[in-house]
Amino acid sequence: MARPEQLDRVFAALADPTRRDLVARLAGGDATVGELAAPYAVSLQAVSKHLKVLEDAGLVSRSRDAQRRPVHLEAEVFDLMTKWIERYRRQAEERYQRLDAVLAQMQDDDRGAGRAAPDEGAAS
Amino acid sequence: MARPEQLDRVFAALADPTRRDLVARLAGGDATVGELAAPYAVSLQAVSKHLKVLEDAGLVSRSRDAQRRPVHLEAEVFDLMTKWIERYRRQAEERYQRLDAVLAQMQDDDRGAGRAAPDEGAAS
DNA sequence: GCGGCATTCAACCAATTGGTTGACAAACGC
DNA sequence: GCGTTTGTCAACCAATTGGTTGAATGCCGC
Repeated sequence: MARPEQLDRVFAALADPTRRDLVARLAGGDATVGELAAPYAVSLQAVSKHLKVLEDAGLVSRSRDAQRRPVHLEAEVFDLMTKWIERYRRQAEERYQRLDAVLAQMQDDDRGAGRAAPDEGAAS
Repeated sequence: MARPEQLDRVFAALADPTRRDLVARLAGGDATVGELAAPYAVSLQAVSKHLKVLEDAGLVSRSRDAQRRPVHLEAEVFDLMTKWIERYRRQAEERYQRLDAVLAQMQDDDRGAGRAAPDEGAAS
């Protein structure tokens, strides 16, 4: 169920460089909040907040191990983004190729009269 | 190459559902600001602002045609995101498979002897 | 060159965001 | 139990964001 709400959160979550870095590091393996926070100049609470944003986006999950809360990257959500991106990129590319064909065609029957089709638009 | 700044802007730009919708519609072909704004309940200026955000992210470009400013989708920027996403997804997946292998190995050791392919060599 | 169309700029407002510090909670180690 | 470690919750602050309305700007048609 790819509801736009989650896509909102996923994109928003990755718009922050610190959070992207967290994801990058988590791709190498699970880690605790403390471990994750260590390299940054900000407070532990700030990192905890970032992790909450990532969690709400479904990008990470947290379990419990004694007093630690190991953070785990949930890679499936990436597919949601990739699908969205690829869908429109493909569509744009196909359109581009059709346009190319149209231009070639126009050059072809250059003297055939007719207007230089501004083509009907996307306006529904 | 690695301009995190642009990645910031691209992800942030797509975090808004209105802007994602604009991109989706632009994938079907160029359009003017007025055409783009029509379906939404918000003011034209608001849409113009959204387009500026998309433009700053490098996702669209605007040319000039009389008093219109046709908006064009720049699909290449998608690659930037896709690369980033795929990189870490792959890394996470590889790690996951290694973990699987380790767990299988442990189970194997558990009953004392022999090595068997967990589910046939899926290493990489 | 004047009026109208398409778009942007400017000022403003409410809500959200990323950061802070301080207090609290849960699970050891002893 | 008692203190320590690990992490979250709460209140607050400055900056940013998405929206508004009203005033430019740029270009066409006449």
